Amino acid sequence: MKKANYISLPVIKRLPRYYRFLEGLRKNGIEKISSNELSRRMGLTASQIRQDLNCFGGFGQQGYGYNIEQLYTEIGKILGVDKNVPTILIGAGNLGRAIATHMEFSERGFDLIGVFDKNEALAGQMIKGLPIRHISGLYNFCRDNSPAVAVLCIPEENAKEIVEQLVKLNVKGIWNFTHYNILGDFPSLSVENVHLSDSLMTLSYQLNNSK
Amino acid sequence: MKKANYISLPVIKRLPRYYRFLEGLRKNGIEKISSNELSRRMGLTASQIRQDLNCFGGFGQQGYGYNIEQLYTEIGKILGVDKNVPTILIGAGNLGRAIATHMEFSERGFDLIGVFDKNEALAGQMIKGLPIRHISGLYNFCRDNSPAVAVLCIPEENAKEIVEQLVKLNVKGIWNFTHYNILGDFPSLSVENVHLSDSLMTLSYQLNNSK
DNA sequence: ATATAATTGATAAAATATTGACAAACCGCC
DNA sequence: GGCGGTTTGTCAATATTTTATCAATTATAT
Repeated sequence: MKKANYISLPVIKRLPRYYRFLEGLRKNGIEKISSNELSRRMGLTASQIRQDLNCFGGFGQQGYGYNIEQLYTEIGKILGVDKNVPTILIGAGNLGRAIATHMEFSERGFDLIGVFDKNEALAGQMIKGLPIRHISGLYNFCRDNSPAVAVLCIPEENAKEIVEQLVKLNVKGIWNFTHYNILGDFPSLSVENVHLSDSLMTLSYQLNNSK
Repeated sequence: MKKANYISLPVIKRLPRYYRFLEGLRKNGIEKISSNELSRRMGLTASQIRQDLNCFGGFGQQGYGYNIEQLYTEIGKILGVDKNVPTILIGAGNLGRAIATHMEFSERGFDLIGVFDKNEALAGQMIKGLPIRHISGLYNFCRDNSPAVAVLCIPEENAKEIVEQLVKLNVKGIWNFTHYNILGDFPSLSVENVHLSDSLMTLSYQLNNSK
């Protein structure tokens, strides 16, 4: 049933969207759906959906379609949202605080256990039930709590140093909101970039070039 | 020199990254760069860079490379960051406030002129020098100020109604932080989605599937 | 002034991603 | 229990994107 082969990046990037869609259908109490109906709702082709899902195994049934509850659970497992990966936030400025309070980390497989900032004045302030710690305590905290993921919401100029430190401290994944370019220097590190200003400039281009 | 043809989405999505990189080189006082050197720094192939840039015209010179100042300016024009598109923010919760204060709208071609929220209690509070207005004032504000873009930082359940209202009010672009799926219902509308939880789940997948 | 090295822009080739088509399997009705 | 209609999983075809190659052009050193 499973085909633990290489999965292409475009497919991986679509999985979370399937997951969210199924989440919605599930909440509405819908039991099954065909690739055709799903394609109509999501604005994709049915062929693509079937091809994507088949990378991971045959979740559907001919003449019936896909069972939503089952498919939702399966994709969740594939994405690892059932995990509880210990996670720290670095940078408690406007953006960092918003990410901490806004994101449902636990529903996506993460467990936010620490918040750090280099600004002494913030130390002690609470975010989502966690105290902001001064960045100087990062080493000891990581030694004691072994976070596997760090969310980076700091200015670009501090990013290089922090990333090197985090890698040494055995952090395996970075959710990177900075502009700093984490290249292939760290082969064992997973990086997911969120470049908000790139997204904004893309919108700008689209605006200026729509018919 | 210009080739005002169709530009593929992958190319468009890379433009902002080129722009940011050139911004950095420029600040460091570097005058010229070859596609080869740039490729090394950005982690792309030189061939791709040359091909991408050539979609818009021959900015380089054989034996020399690209003049950074000129290329920076040209890509800026292509992206439209020299514009000042009047923009409103809808939703002044954690995320909305962070986006308003954190993003350099004016450096990316936008001008934030209004902030709205449905929470009466927030009304009057200031963000980035702008008062939070109650959403009921949206119609009049748009009539008087004609914003062309809206940043959407509201719960998914309110999104459909707001989008329809915005389109009627002649808004042409949406920077969408909600999970609401703006499909092809509005052909004249440009939409750029920022799905943070998709990004987070992608990281989760990568973590669970790295060698 | 000329030769050499560097580098682009363009074209061709290769790799990757998406879509179409259809046999096989299954549902559900009669 | 069989039959018509539905829908998947898979394979082949098409479309798109990326990479490699190279002639033409220019910079730079001597």
